Amino acid sequence: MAKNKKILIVEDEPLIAEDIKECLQSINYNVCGICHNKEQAFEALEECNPDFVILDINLGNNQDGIVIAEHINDKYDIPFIYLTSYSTKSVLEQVRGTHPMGYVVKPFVEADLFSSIEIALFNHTKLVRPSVFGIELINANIVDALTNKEFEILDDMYNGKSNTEIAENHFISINTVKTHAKKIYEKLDTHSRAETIVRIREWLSQ
Amino acid sequence: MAKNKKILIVEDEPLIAEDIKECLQSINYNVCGICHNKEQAFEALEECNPDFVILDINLGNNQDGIVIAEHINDKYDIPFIYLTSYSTKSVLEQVRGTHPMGYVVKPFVEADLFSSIEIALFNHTKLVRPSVFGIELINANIVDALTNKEFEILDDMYNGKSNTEIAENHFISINTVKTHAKKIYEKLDTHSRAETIVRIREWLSQ
DNA sequence: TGCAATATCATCCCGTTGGGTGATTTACAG
DNA sequence: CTGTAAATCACCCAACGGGATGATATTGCA
Repeated sequence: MAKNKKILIVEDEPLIAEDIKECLQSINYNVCGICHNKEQAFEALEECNPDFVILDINLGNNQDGIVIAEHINDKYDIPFIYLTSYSTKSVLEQVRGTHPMGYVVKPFVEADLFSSIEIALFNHTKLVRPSVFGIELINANIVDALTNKEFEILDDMYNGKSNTEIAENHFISINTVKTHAKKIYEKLDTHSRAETIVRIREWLSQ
Repeated sequence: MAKNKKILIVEDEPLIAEDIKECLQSINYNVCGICHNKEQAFEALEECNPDFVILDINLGNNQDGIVIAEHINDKYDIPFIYLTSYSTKSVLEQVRGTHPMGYVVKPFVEADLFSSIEIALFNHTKLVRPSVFGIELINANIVDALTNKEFEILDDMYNGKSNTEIAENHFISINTVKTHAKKIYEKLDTHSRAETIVRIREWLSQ
């Protein structure tokens, strides 16, 4: 398994941070930084480009872990878990709102941390499915492949354009658009725009 | 928050199972069944249609929890977490292969269980169907809210159905469908099916 | 060079869709 | 009880979309 993942630790207690670090290194993770407060965390996120973040909720006197989580959600696309002992109802409400990929309660055991990280990383790759729809994706699902022009037309159709609009965008006659559309329906085995859009949606979300 | 989710517990120790059950009920989850072995679990999965499963890995002398997890992956689309004390390296390898949505180590605390379930449910909806679109979501984006009937029609439109098909599905005249469609376009500020589908797609992916 | 695939455009036809207008019944709240 | 909102249906018409057929460049590969 590839464990070259860079992990950032955010934990205000130096001793616990070291403990986590050693634990991670013993299971072959690469700890790219340890932060003790919000400011350090913001800096480290920008500079060492971590693949994963472990957050303590309580940093000093406040729940800055949640602030960091929101910051990660805003600016980055990095999975994170909470590793904390803080667990009152009201804080948990907030925590859930930040959509963490996991939650580990202290005191933790190595296996606990390991499995949580693995699960979080796995789920994240599944979540971050780019779902960019390209001609390759379409052609992977049909026998008679689309031509490039047909795909361009299909792209416009998928984005809700009418035949007239498509004709204007491509500087071609509406008749030509209809000819292409017919071929597209034939190849995708659909019979209307709406049906075609739904078909593509299904392929994208697989 | 809606906690009508039906949760299935698979745990061979009756006392621990009861403990989990009470814990879940105290945080307003609906426990739809308790299973003590693989066979009971297979039956319960089929019969009580749970929304979520909590799995102990060790059932009796073997790791049937993993077998159940594989079965869930094969036949169903239900998120599950492990709640177990078993944590040797070799078992953890297997565990990761079953792609659980979480992993809680015994002894557990209520908050731990709660947050793990919430996170698992959230991630699962994002994983499985990034496009669960409800009337609330639509109405959150428009000024003049859709009625329930209008939403039902919109749902069918979003799924590529023609007016004729919608009329048949709802046992109403095609004229009525058109009337509803007109109101929908007015409210969503669109002028065609394709445009409407795209509009919804935008709202869903935000 | 010549065939095949592709892109282009046209015309006809008809069914569907979108827009306008109006009417009836049911249900619910003031 | 009365008015308003919702659901139901009808008719008309213009525009658009989808299916069929056929024709003419252009391109690229055999």
